[in-house]
Amino acid sequence: MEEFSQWFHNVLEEAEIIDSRYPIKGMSVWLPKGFKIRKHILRELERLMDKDHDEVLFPLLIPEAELAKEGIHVKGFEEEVYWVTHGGNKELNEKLAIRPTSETAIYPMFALWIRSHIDLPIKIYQTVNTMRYETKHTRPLIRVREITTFTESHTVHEMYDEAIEQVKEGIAIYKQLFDSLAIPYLIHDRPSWDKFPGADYTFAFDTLMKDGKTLQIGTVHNLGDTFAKTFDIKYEAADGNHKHPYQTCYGLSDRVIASLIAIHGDEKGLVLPPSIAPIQVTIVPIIFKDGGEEVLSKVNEVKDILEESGFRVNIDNRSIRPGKKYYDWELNGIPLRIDLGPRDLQNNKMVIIRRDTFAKEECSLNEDIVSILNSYLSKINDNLKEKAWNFIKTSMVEITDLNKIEETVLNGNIGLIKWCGDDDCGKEIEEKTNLDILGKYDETSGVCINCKKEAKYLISIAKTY
RNA sequence: GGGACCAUAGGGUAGCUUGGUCGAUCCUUUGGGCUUUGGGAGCCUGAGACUCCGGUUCGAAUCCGGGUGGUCCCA
Repeated sequence: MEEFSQWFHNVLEEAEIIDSRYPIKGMSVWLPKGFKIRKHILRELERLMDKDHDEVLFPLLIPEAELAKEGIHVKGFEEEVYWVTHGGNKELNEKLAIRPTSETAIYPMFALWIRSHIDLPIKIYQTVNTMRYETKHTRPLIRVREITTFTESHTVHEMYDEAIEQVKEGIAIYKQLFDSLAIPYLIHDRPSWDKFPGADYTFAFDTLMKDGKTLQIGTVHNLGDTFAKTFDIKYEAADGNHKHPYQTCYGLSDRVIASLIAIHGDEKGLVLPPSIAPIQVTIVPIIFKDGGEEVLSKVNEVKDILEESGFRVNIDNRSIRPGKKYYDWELNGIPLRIDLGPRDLQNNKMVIIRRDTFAKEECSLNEDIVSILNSYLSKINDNLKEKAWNFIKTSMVEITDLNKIEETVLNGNIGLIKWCGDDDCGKEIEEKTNLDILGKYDETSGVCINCKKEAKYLISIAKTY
């Protein structure tokens, strides 16, 4: 495979996911094909979220005074905020921030909504765009100035324990989503210097790109009562006392789509997991001058049968040669292709081609094609999952010598090292190796790789996006 | 945050060093027509570009400055 970033850029363009030529740095246009993929992913996420959350929609703009309330939080974002300063030619009395994230938009409203412990818990989410003035190099879908698809959840609880549990629930939901997309992930307890600004602690999902850099694809934060205090969110407890509740928030972005494309794609283009493929099966009728009618009617028959069983099916009857169609559908990552021509019709069969392996098999038209195709789709899903997980698992290498970390990681691996848990020691490791600590992966014993004191955690270290 | 490089049809490129021969090359793309269709079809005939602003010059795709956008490396 050519260099990863070039491949990624090409596939986004050729498969018509987004058009990144929009003339503002870090902003792109979602094209119909990409948007359909986005829609199917969102649908799956919404299905999971709706079980225990309510969807809402907050405004895009945040008054300066609200944004500035939480000191640590604002510090984390101040360099990246876009400001609206004018209405027409008139300068505004108060600058308005375009949300870099929505805590400071939502929490003042929580303060109005919450009066009693009976109002709790609150669990809401919204899917919105957010803007961040990135100063580093932007990359389509990975580092952007407009995050177009930010699904953020915010919860409020009476007890701290409930917030702890909610963080676990958030993680569980994201696991289900990533599993259905066959995206492998490592869950890290982020080091204190890399947690969400204002949070007690942050868990992050990291996946691995083909160039050996990790990509953060989801985060779950326990906010404690920090924001409740700042925004004066209080409830009257059963005992009549007024208390600050505890909060969590968690979010996913365009990066989920980026990782989906990057992880499964190959030199022919996209490879989409069946669960979110806008089209799951495409049928290519092979038509000669004569006999086209019969082939088409058979193809339509097959399509109807499949559609009745819930498949997303397409017939490609464009008047171009079949070879061109094959390349097109492979580029678009459609999981299954069916070829059906006069020769097949004679033998009462069709040909099924898998996108993930290119395996070609014949299938009699007398058989139960619904269950046959269903089993193909689940095989494809299993295969994608297995390949992707293998890739990330085999990249994880335990390292015991500080001097060898950089070399090992730059070879495309995620390093696992033992760490004492001391912040200064951790930052020292990052400085010495020129890499990023992703966070705690597990507990361990032995000695810290850097300070040689007692080790508490097995942590991951990698080159990150 | 520091540095390097780049910008020519929708995409990829040649031309730039040494300004004029550019009415700008080739591949791909694309409109129309005919013949075709089991892995990117062929022929005919059309379409499509010098990133923007300023400067030097008789003359700028080519030289200089700046803006915008992009790529990469280092912190």
